Amino acid sequence: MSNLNSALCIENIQNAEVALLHKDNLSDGGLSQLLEYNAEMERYRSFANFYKANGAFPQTAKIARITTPIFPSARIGMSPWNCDNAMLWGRKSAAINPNRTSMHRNDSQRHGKPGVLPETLQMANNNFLSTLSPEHCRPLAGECMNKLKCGAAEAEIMNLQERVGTFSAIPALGGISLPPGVIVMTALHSPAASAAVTDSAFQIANLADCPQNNSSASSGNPAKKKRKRCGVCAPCRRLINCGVCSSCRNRKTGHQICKFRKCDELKKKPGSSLERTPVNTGEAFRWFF
DNA sequence: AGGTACGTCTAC
DNA sequence: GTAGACGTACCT
Repeated sequence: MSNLNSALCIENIQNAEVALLHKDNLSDGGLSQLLEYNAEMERYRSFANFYKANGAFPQTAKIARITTPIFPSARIGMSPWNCDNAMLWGRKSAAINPNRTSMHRNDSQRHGKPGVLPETLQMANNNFLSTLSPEHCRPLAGECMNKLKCGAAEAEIMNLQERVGTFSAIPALGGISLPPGVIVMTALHSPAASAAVTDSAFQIANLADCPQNNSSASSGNPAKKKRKRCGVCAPCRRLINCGVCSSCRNRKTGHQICKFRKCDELKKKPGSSLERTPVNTGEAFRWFF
C-alpha cells in the first residue's frame, strides 16, 4: 500500500503518467488501474482549476460540482451520501482523526474539544486516497456498530437530513470509478449511516447466531430484551429534547424519551419488521449500481 | 449507584 | 387510540 500511495501522490507532478510508468513493481492490472485513476484525477483537477481560475471556490460549489452530475438527486450543498465531501477537500475522517471518535450519549454529555483546530483544507498537500484504504474502512465500520448515538450526534452536527447508504459490504473500492474519496467519505464521515448499514449487514449475517433473535423461539423463557433505537431515523438523529412534550415534562415519572426523539422503528410493534434494520440495503446500493 | 429510556399496564 | 405511570433493562 505504501508503494501505491507513493505512486498516487502526484498532486504536484506535471507528468504523472511518466511517474507512474517508472514504478517497475506494478502489475499490468495495477498499472491500468492507476492510469485510470490518474485520468479521474485529471478530471477532478480540471474542476478545481476551473474554479480556481474563476475566482472564489465556495464549499457548496465544490460539492455541487462534484456530486450533482453524478447523482441527479443530489441537492445543492448536499451530497446524496449526506457527505459534505470534506474528506475530498481535506477534512480527516473519524478513523483518521481521533478527536472525532468519542461517543456522545446526548447533548448534555457531549463536551467540547478545546484545542482542536477546525479542519482545514489540505487536499493540495495530502492526497486523500492515502487515508482511504479498505483497511481503514473496515475497523471503522465495526467500531461504529457500537456507536449509533455517536453517529446520530454527528449526523445532526452535520445537519444530515436523510439517511444514506454505505458500501461497507463492498470488499474493495477499485471497481468504482467515481472519485474514491467521495464515496469513502460517505462511510467514514457518516457514522450513523455506517452503523446502520454495517449493522444491518452484520445483523443479517448473524441473525441465526444471535441469541437475542433466537431467544423466544429456542427457549421457553423469553427474556425481554429492550429494542434499541435505529440511530438513523429522523427522531433518532435529533439530539435535543424539545422540553415541552409530555415526555419531557414528565421526565421523572414518565421515563420516556422526548416524543420528537422517539425512534420510528421503536414506535412500530416488535416483530412488524426486521428489528434494527434501519436502512434498506437495496436503497443504499442503488447509488452504486 | 444513578440516569436514560423501552415495554407494559391502566385509565380515559 | 392515546397518555401517563411504573418496572426494569441497559449504560456510564
